[in-house]
Amino acid sequence: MNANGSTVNIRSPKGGYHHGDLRVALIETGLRRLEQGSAESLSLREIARDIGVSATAIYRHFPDKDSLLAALAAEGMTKLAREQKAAAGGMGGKAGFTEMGRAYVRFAVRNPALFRLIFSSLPPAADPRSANPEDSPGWLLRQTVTELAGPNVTPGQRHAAILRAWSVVHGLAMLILSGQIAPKDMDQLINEVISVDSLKLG
Amino acid sequence: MNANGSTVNIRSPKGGYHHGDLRVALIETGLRRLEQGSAESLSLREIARDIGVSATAIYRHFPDKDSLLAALAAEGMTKLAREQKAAAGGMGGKAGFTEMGRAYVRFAVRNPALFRLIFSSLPPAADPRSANPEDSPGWLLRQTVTELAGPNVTPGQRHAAILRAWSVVHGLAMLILSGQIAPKDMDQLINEVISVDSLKLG
DNA sequence: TGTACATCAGTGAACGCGCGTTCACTGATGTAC
DNA sequence: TGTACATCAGTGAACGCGCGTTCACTGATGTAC
Repeated sequence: MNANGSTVNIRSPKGGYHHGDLRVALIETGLRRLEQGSAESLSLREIARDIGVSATAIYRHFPDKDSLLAALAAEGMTKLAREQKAAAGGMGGKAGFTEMGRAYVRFAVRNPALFRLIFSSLPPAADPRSANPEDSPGWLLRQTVTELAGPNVTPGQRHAAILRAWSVVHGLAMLILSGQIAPKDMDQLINEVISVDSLKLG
Repeated sequence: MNANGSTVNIRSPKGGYHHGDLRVALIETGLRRLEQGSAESLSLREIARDIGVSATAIYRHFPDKDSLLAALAAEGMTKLAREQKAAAGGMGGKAGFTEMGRAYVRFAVRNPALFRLIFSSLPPAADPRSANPEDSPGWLLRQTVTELAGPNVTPGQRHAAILRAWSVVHGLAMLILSGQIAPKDMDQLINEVISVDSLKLG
């Protein structure tokens, strides 16, 4: 039983350890902690305490704090990409794109600290782009915009359209997170702002 | 002489203090420090050391660290607003808008830590919106977009256009800062992405 | 099946650290008489 | 012009803090013979 009243079962019934269990628990607990506070205020000792394990046990799984943070960021990316994909669902075209943008902003609003962590620049060793490209938040967006743009478009135009689409979605999310835009009527807001007009080429 | 080799002259020739001098020095030094590291790694003692003053002297001018950070953020906002205004210059319409967006992104790239600080949500006491609205980064943008939109537009459409314009500019800046977009050919990049198409109404 | 041994994920004490903040203080300044 | 005094921006020692990380260790697991 840890501070949350929940139990993370590291030990197997026989008293031994399942390989990898603690690693998983560290990431899960880290993510849970990020729901309540910023990444800057996250501490290794806090996570260990939460799991009910000594702080030094962490070093069996991550060489240092930055590595754990990088793992959390990577996990966040995967989650974000998964939610985008799920939101776009079978839909293609404009509807699919709008749903994807909505999912992006919704993810940011629901997981502000995690979202910020994902997009805080980390040391190059933790470079997210070295991971599976499909799990990158930009990937699905690229695909969708490319599809929307159609074939009669120069690579330069396509590139610009992708950047514009990503920028508007990312900027909206960030402005909401920083309190510059009130998040009321969010779905409506997103509809207006992520209007497909902003995809216009040229 | 401080650690930088430069001298911040707090003491007047007669050995006394000019009222307000230290406050100004604290903010200037804080801003200079933000050119080299993130706001999270900024410490009061470091700033004091830099000026050549005891750390506790700070408490004559700011009740706590958050207040200093809030003052730095406010100063950053003013700077950003000023640069936007200067960039738009006499220009109106589309050209003025593009120049303003360029200035916004350029500011972010040149002052990443300060830019992030400005848009990190601070405690409500430090709410930037309570300051002079002209010094808010959104203000000039609102004006320009409103002008661009013209009179034949509903308030809702105008609002959406403003949010869209701000989002695209802010998102582009943030994506560059987080290393998701390489900042090469930045002016060209900005031109493509901040194309006035993204202002389209409705 | 039983024994010897390497492995390795854990433990807990300890480290040095710089931090924000408090405290009682000092000493120059400006003012009232 | 001289004296007494309130003001207040500084000082420096000290506080408690939680942190990341190191270290030598333990003890259960799985494997080789």
